[in-house]
Amino acid sequence: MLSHKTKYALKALLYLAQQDENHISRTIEIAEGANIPKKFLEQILLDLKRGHFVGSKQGKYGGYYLLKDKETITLADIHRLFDGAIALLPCASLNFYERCSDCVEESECHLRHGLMTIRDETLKAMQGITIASLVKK
Amino acid sequence: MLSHKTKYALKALLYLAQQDENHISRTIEIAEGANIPKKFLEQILLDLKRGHFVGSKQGKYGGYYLLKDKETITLADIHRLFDGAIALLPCASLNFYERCSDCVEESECHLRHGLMTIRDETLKAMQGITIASLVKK
DNA sequence: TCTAATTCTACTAATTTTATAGAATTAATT
DNA sequence: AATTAATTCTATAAAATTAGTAGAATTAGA
Repeated sequence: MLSHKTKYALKALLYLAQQDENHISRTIEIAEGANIPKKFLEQILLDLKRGHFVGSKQGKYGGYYLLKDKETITLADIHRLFDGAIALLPCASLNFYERCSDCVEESECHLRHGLMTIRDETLKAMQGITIASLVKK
Repeated sequence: MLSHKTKYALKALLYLAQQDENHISRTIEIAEGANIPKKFLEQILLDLKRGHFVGSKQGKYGGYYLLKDKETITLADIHRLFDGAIALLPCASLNFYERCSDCVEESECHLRHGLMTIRDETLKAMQGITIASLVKK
């Protein structure tokens, strides 16, 4: 399941993607438009900025805007930024690999193989969903 | 991601599936064989029993055994029993549907549609992984 | 200099997860 | 009937994560 943070991030990106080119959106505007707690959204937008998905302009008349092309921002990207691994266990993850503490011999783990299959399928599906594709629906 | 509970449940089922037909496994035997904390495993086995995946025999020489055919127990089933919805948000779930509290008009939610696509793909993949298919690997 | 925005650091409250403890119950064997 | 060894049940606790808040610092346009 997605955390609220990831859901809010997606809703914020969706909001930004629907604005006119060159429009700068204030946090309060996004918060009200997408129904997200304002202070929580501040943190989320900062994280999106650090991830180079949005840009910001400081000071009066400042705010946020999409930095990356909305066709290239995928659900997988945002999931990884906020909720981490796509895989169902760290040992089956590409980007967040970690060994299971209860694992005796990883190469012989029956579970891991199955979970890597799931990861490949889920990843493919999640990479197919972009901010642009969501807006179009 | 799977919780430890779900991971342990899968490992326990895998252990049971690899025993001889008619063999009854004690909790301690499964715990040591699959490297799972014994007291935690007790609860998990009870949940699996309530879900009709395993059967139990009480008293001396009692223990647990697979009740359902290992070909019919899927990753999706076990995920739902312990971690709940397969979908990434409750509003996109088949079995755990719930409306988002921050949602204004669900039928117009851009995000929901995309997440239902992901759910269908992931579910299909997870239903393809059975305890039997994992053992074979 | 005033105003209104982002940015940063720290904190808190609630929830969920991961267990553990110990008594009650069950049933096979002696 | 007593003993033994297992499941079952209820309650609790500790740790981690999530969700959200507070408030000061910084930035920049008017």
